Amino acid sequence: MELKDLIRRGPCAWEIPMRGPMKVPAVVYGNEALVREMDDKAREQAVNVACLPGIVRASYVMPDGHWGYGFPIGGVAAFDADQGGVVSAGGVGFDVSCGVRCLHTGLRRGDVLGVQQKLADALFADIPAGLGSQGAIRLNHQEMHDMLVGGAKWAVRKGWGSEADLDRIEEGGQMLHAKPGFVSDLAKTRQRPEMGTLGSGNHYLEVQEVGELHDAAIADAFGLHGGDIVVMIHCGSRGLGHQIGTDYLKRMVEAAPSHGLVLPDRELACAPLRSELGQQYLGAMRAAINCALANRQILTHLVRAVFARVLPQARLPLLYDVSHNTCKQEQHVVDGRRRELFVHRKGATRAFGPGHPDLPAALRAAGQPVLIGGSMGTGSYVLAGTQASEGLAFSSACHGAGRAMSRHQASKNWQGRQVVDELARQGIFVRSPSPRGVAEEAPGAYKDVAAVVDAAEQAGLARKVARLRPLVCVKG
DNA sequence: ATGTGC
Repeated sequence: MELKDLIRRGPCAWEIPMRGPMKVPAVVYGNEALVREMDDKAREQAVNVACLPGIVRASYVMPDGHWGYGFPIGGVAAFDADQGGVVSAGGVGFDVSCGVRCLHTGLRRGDVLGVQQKLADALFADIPAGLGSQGAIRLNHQEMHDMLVGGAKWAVRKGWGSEADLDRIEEGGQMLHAKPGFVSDLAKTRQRPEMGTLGSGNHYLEVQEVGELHDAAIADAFGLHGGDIVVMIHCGSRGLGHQIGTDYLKRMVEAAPSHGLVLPDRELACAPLRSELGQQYLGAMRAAINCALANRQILTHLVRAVFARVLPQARLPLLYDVSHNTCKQEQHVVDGRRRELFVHRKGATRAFGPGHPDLPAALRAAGQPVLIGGSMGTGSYVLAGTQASEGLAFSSACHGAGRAMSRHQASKNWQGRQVVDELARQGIFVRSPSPRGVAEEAPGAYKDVAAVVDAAEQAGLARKVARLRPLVCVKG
């Protein structure tokens, strides 16, 4: 986007002022280079979001923002039900509750370097990955219902993980007010064989080494030290979330006239929070959040089983699990008044600051771990939420590097095999069922994650804690 | 993201 069309509000904050039908301004976070590189479509989409009824304060774009379906990826928007606010299926995204989980291992770099290939092969053998991948678990009707209501709590009850895990998951591992009755039979049928699977696209499971520490005190509070080995899992609600997105998008488009909504873009389909359809979507979306939490919990169990065989001295407690595609009811202070808002984060990570009551006691003083999944070769980051983020973006930060080019372009620029070989030379062992998928996810197809998190920190959205370097990657 | 789609 053109910088001259934006008003600079800080070193990493840019405002698109209110114009025409906009109800609030749009605010884009990023340094000059990142904002200049952002697609004009992302700008147009942030402006469209700013036109929706009941939007509060501003439509935000995170530093890794880019063009998405309806809302930009990296978009944050909060709505007030009392002011005609809406909920949007495109504002959550198709991969409902896609998110990142980080596990400690108790291992050090030296424990893993000799067995990297063995570990890569074992993880690849036991973690179902790729498009249409199926797991060993088949849920019957009652189990599907219980999973959609219980989330990771249900998974732990079934033996996949421990009670201690739940404290380190958003919502204690269970999203309340989920309504499986508003999830279509097709969505449930699609999900039946997909529990405990990674999926495809940018989803992955990595064994990583803690590299540079940016804030040693917070890193210590998070239990991270240079040379520690961690496992990062990035995936979501698979076919179920996708089908819910598809189902409700269609229904929201059809119902828009009856709700008196004139949509600037069909992809922005939404429904008033105070409507039957809006409430049904919220119930279904919360069920999809539980599906994603249960899925990451089962994957955690599979990972622990692999480590028990390959590196039996490892112990894998959960550091944190956070989603970056959700709409959540939260209280935020706006103009000095505490208000109940519905915050859409699409490709944006919740980032509660120090002292927030929803954080686990052991992490509360340090702030929420904000887990940033980078691309395969470039590494990932752990950030911490700040107090300032609430006023800047309803306690949100970036979620990853963000694509720099389309999948199509990337698949023309690279071959999967080449990418795997090049990364192996750098000591990063990739296993994937899809060479084409690897090409589409080539490190060069992404923006520089370091620049993204630097901008997030400079904007005040979160604080850098540690950089993580990949050693093993199972790619969907 | 996704049994890549009307």
